[in-house]
Amino acid sequence: MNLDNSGLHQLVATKLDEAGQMYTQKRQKLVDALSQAGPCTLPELLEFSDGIAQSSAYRNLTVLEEMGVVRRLVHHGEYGRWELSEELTGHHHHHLVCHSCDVVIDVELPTHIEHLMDEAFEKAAIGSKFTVDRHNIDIVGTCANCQETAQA
Amino acid sequence: MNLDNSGLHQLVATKLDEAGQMYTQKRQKLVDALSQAGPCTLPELLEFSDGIAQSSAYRNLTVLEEMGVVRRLVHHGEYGRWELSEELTGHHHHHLVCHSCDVVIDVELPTHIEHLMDEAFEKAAIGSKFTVDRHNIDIVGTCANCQETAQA
DNA sequence: TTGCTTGCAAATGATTTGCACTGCT
DNA sequence: AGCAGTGCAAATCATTTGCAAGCAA
Repeated sequence: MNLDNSGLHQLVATKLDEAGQMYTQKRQKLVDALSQAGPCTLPELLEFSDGIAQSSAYRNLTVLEEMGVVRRLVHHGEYGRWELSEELTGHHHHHLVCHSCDVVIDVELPTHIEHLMDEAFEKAAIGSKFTVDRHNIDIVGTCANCQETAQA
Repeated sequence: MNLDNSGLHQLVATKLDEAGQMYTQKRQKLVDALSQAGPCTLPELLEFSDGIAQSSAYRNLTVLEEMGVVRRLVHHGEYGRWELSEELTGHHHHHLVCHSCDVVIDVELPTHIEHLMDEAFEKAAIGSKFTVDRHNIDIVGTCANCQETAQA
């Protein structure tokens, strides 16, 4: 179950080091889990990177978020979700969100669509004198798993 | 501070009646507040439609949500937000979200952009065998108020 | 009277925090 | 030694729920 995460870890290590933060084994485990499983809830993270106390996981995720390594997502499920930041991965993406099981899957959109949207969002924001920084898009529906379950 | 909400109330009344639900004065107050103030947190709703107990507000909002009258939004602030459902208002819209004060403002996008996005989302979902129902877009940035405050 | 609505107070549960301890440096 | 990271247990706080009263059909 090992991909090549050395480059990723290198990046994170540098980032944390520059900010005077340690890249401990627990933090590495969290980053590993996120890089392999995509957006995760806390229980999922505890399972994947086993041996971490709940409070330590929350604390480490908070640190990693402040360092720009991870981002916290919030949807309708009971738990928040965490993912590697776009700043870190370099991939701008959006989310498929299943309204049945709350799973979240990453998707990328064609660049020209992103451009069109950015323009449209800028224009839409003018009327409210709102300065746009970024956009989050949730494509809400039913995941493959829940479709099967429903017809069974 | 009164707009013409009679049409709105008529709609809601019918909807609730058909489902065997009462359209009580408290529920009307909540609908009034939402129709005038846009997406509101619970404390905001308690202030606007004063005289409602916290627990009653939550319970009524839950009923109204099940009836398709309101929708619950979830962002990063401490409170959830409630808004009138698109099904009720007939206006598909998205949200400007201020990452400084967490305020949420409605915006509509041009129809042709919505079409382009829908197509793109459908295509993006195919790879994950995901059935798309709808999309939520948050345009994140800084609201007019917070821009002023920042430069002051 | 019967059942839904309401308010108060208590419970719930994800997340946060206090504190004592372990382990780098 | 000194300071950051960790686990456990306790606290926090938005939201939910139990229960006794109020109100409409």
